This record gives sequence, structure tokens and C-alpha cells, in this order.
Amino acid sequence: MAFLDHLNPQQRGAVTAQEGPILVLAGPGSGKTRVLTSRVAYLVLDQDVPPWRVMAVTFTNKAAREMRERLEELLGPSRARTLTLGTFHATCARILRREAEPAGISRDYVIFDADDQARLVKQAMADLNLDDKRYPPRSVLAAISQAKSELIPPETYAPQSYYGEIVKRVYERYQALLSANRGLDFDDLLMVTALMFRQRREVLARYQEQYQHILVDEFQDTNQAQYSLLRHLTRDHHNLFCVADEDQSIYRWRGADYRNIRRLRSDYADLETYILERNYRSTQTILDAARAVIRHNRDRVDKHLYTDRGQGPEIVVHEAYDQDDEAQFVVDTIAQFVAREGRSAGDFAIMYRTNAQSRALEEAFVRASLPYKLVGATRFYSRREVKDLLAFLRLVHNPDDDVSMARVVNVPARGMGAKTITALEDAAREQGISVYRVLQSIREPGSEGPGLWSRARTSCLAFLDMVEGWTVASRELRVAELVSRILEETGYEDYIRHSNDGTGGREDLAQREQREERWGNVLELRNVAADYQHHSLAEFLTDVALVSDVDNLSADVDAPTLLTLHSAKGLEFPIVFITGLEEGLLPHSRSFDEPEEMAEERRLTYVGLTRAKDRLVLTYAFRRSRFGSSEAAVPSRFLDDIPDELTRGSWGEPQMSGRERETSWGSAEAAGAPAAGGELTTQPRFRVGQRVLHEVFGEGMVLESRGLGDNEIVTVNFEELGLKRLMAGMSPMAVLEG
DNA sequence: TGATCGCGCCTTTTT
DNA sequence: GGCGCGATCA
Repeated sequence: MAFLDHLNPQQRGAVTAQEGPILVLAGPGSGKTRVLTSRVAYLVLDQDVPPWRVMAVTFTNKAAREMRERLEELLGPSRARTLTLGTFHATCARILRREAEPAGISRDYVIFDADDQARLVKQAMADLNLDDKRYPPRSVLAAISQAKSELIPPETYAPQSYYGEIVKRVYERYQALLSANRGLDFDDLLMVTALMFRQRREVLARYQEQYQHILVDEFQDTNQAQYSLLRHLTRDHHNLFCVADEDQSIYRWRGADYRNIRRLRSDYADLETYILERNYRSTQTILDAARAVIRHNRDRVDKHLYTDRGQGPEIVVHEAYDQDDEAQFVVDTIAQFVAREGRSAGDFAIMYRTNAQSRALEEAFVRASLPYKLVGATRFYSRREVKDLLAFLRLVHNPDDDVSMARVVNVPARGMGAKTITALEDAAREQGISVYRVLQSIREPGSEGPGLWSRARTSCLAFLDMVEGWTVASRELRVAELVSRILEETGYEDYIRHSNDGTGGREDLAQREQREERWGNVLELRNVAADYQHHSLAEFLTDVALVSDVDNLSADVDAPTLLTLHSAKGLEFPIVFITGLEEGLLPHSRSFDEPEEMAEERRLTYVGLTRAKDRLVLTYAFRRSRFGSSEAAVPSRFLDDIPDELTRGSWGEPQMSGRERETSWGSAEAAGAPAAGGELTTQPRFRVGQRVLHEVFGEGMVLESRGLGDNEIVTVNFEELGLKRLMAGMSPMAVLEG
């Protein structure tokens, strides 16, 4: 068992533990994933457990993929392939595809994402004549989602208040709509599976029999439905292996319940617990800072994380003037690390609390003409053009999907206006059938349809013919070919790239770029589809609905990664920036009056801090604009928790605070003080008044230059694009004259 | 019918 | 500062 040699005694103890329920409480960077992977290998190689009898549940698809790759090395590809390995959602989706009948759902179900859910809740509320001003659909949906994650179907939902009554009514209607659309939302995947196990013993028995060992990563973030699934499946053999860190529980808002750890202790009397405190990732400084932040939380086991990586450099804490200055600081600092320490650009991660914060950072990277990787924010699968295309595919797969129908019936515009669509939907509701079936009924001779103008009727029939054509074709074509055909027949390319033709006005550059980007997304989706040569449309749609943005994080591109603290979970980077450490942002203002939510903000910060291997840079702004207007910010309370001896101010000495800078704004910059002491003695490359040519931005004039060498920052007024600040050393820009 | 403009709301976090 | 929704016009 060569792989055991690479484990420390604590890890090995957990990996080779006897059968029965096992809980591994492990701190960050303690090799959790490795322990989990090794356990699987141990079961298969040493205990002769057939791999198809093992189910391993990870938190993201990315984690699953990496684990499978590692296991392919350890077990060989053919054996690794037979493992059941994936997220809870993906695993349930697969089970439900097989067990549609006992689960009481359609085999052709489609997964409804957050966007579809929102539409459906709105529709349910409209059907019930409920005022969406008084009852925000978002919060009603949150209540429904909460109920589902607690395995409470609408029938048994017991309202505790008037608002609860409303929720119950919407929940019932919403669920009826889902079912009519043959749709399952994310929560349904878990709830329906768990309820099926509860009600259909013979089905459960088959799965209990098949899965003799179940392993779960990030157990602290499981919800009740997921716990119930585990409980059902391991009821007889108790071979449950959970890896958890209660300090990293950051999904309470979506129903995760870290008390599941305690539940485990009471439900499995024979539970054995292993604790991993040795950290392989971070320097002692980083661990000390992280502990200083997390120790304020009550009700936790205080782990003493230790490392032999040494003390490491101090944590840099930097106050910026505003979010743009903060972003510029981040970019400049990365450039310095790259220049001075020979770091590669992919070593950096920049984290923030809310997706909205990525904008200023992206702009700073673009200004400096530096590449970056972005997780989330403009999530690929929620782009309009991508959703449109998926809606066409969903319609082919499941014509009764009225949500997709409504989305694309008139995209690109084909003469079916709001009036026609409403008429179709009304007819569908009256007859209790889907819009697609109404369209079919129109075609029958003698049927004039629901009072449609003949022109609209022609459009409807043309659309129906088109979709039916695809449906027939889909039996022969691969998914990517089907996509091509859909694009062709709908004229989608023209719609995305040139639909503005008639207006004649000159498009600005940004609009052009956006169009091309949109078209690029369409092509990208077709590329993804091309990987599904040997898979069905159903599998494609399921996978696509369940991928997260982190899953697609590419290791090939050598560029800094921008991501939320939530999506940073499970990842590590040599150098981590956490930005926006301000009261109201981190901790977020929504957590101020709820101690448990404040504790979660603290854990979130802890997760961020412990992603760093070598260095941490923490930044906050003196002013930050929220909703457009700029307001003074207060440094985060979490910064106060980090002992001073672990930190230092930023590069330049003396450090100028935002307050000082506000009074001297402009004058200090014009002096062009080098950002750091002991700089190389180069001349500035650019002088005020020079005309320059930039490869991307075109011609312009230098308005300002400060800093030297790699730190030289120039402000250029470009003829086409206006003012830009650039890192001179890293910009493809040449002097024309002056 | 469809495109355009303006208003109001908003922001946690994601499988 | 942006996005969706509703009112308004070609």
C-alpha cells in the first residue's frame, strides 16, 4: 500500500480505521481530500471492496473530477470508472433517472435552475393573485427551499403565521407547476430521492445493498435532506466515513446544518472520531491570524493547527482610498510580486464577499492589460444567450417545459407577440395541457386555435414545425450537431451579432465587443456539447444544470483568479488577497442582527484566510461606493482580531492612510514617489505630453506618470477610449513622439 | 408587434 | 451603477 506511506500517522489512522461510522474532524490544509481519496483506495486495494460498492460524495464537481483522476492512478482507470463519485445533487439526479417510477416523476425530467425557479414562483404568485410587492418572490422561494431541504413537501407544510399561509399556498402551486413542466428544482433532487427512500423500502434496499461504503467530504455543509440520504443508505452497515471542519461551515443560508455533526454522534453510537490538526498548506503566521479570527466563535472545538512551514512573512494590511484605488493596489502588488519574487501570475487569488466587488478589480486588470480568471459573477450558464440555447434543447428533450417555451417561443422575434403568447398560455391553462400541446392542437384541421389572428397562427405553426423537426433530428444527431442545426434554423447568429442593423446609428466599441462575446459564448456552449458525443441530450442537460463555475476553473491559464469567498472553499493559492474587509461588507450588513449569521461571516473570513499558502494581503477602502453613491467605510472587526505582530502596513513607508490621502489627494501623487524603497534606478519610460500607441487601446497622450521601473503607472488619454491608467512595464505601448 | 426609455429596486453567498 | 419591468411610441 504505497499510498499509505505518504500519510502522517494521524491521517493513516483515519484512512485505515475499521469499518463502521467514522468522523474525521480536520482543519484547513490538513489533507482532507487526500484522506478521503486514500480511504477509497484503502477499501478497494486492502479490504477488497469492489469499487462499484463505494459511493463518495464531494462538494463540487471539480473536487469529484480531481478525486477520480487520483483514483485512476491508484486503482487503474477501469476500476476507478465504476466508483460512484460526485456531488449529492449529481448522484441523486442519476438515481432519479433510473428510479423515475418509484420516485413518482417523469423520466424525462428537466432540472430547473435558480432562474427558472424564480420565474415559476412569480408565476405561481400571479396565478394566486398575490402581490409580489408585499411578498417578495425571493423570500417566498427561500422559504420553500428551506422546507424542501427539511424534507417537508407542500402537503405537510404547517404554517406558523399568516406569512406561512402564503408560503404554503405558493409552495403548493409552485410544485404543481413544476410537475406540469416535468421539472425538478435543485432541492427536489434531494427531497424526492430522500422521500422515495423513505416510502419505497424495496428501492432503498437495492441501494443499501449496492453501496457498502459511503464517504462524504465537507460534511459540515450537508443539509437535512442530505443527512437523511446518508442515514437511509447506511442504516444497516454504518459504513459512513465523513470528513468535516465545523469552522468552515459557510452554507447555513442554504440549509446546511453543521449540527449534523452532532446528529451523527447521537445517531451512530459506535462513531469513531479522528482529529487532524497538522496543516500542510500555510505558514504559521497565516494559521495564527486565522485562529485569532475564528476563536471568537462559541460552541466549537478549538483546534490547534500547527505547521512546519515556518513563521513566514507578515500579513500585509492595506488601506486604500476607494474600491478603484484598492483594485489598483492589488494589481500593482501582484506586478511587484511577479517582478521581485519571480511569482507566476497563476499563484494569486483575489477574494471578496460579494460578486459585485469583482467589477472594480476587473477594470483594474483591464486597465493594466493583464489577464485574469473570474469565477462566478457573470456565470456562464446564466448568460442570456446560453440560456436561450439551452431552452431550445430543453424543449426538444421535454416539449412540456413551458418555462423554456416562454423563454424562446419568440426569440429571435418571429411575430409572436405578448398577445399571442398570453392567448396560448391561457388556452394551455384552461385545458390543463402544455403550450406545446396547444400549438399542436392549432394545427388540426378545423381548429382555429384560441382566437388567433391568421398571421400569428402561421408563425405558431412555423415554430412548431421547427421544434418538431429538431425532435426528430435529435434521435440521430449528436448534441453539438443539434445545436448547430438550431442555430441555423433560428437565425440565432444573426440575432446575436447583427440584430441592431436597422437603426443605423454608430455602435460604440463596447457594444460590438459585447455582441462578439455573446456569440463567443454560444460557440463555447457548442464546444461543451461536442464533448458529449457518446452521451444523450438528457445527460448533457443534467450535467450542464449541475456544474458550478468553480468547476470550470482552468489550471492552464497563468493568471490571477478572482472569486468570492464562498467559491474559494476547498481551493488553495500561494498568495491570497482578501479585499473589502469593511463593516457591512465582511461582515455583511445582513448579518448584523443575527449572532449565528455573524458567526458564519467569521467562518467565511476564516475560510478565506486559510486558503493562503505563503502570503496574505488584506485590504479595505476608506470610501466605497454602494448602489452608485460613495460612502465612508469602517475597517472590519475581523481585522482588529488579528494581532498586530502578525501584520504590517503596505509597501511604502511611511504608509499613507486613506484619510491622509483624502486631504492631500493629487499633490502626493504628482510628486511621483516610488511605491517602495530601494527601487532600481531606471528612468520613467513615459513623460507627460508624449503621444503613445497602445496595441489594444490605440493612440493617446500621456497625462501623468508616476513610479519607476515595474511600478511606473501612466495615465493616458486615448482618443477612442478616454482615460486609462496602465502599468507601463506590462503594457504593449510605444512612444510615438514628444 | 416590437423597440426604446425611464423608473425603482437592489446586493449576500451557490448546488 | 445596472438590470428588469412597465409604459409609451413607430
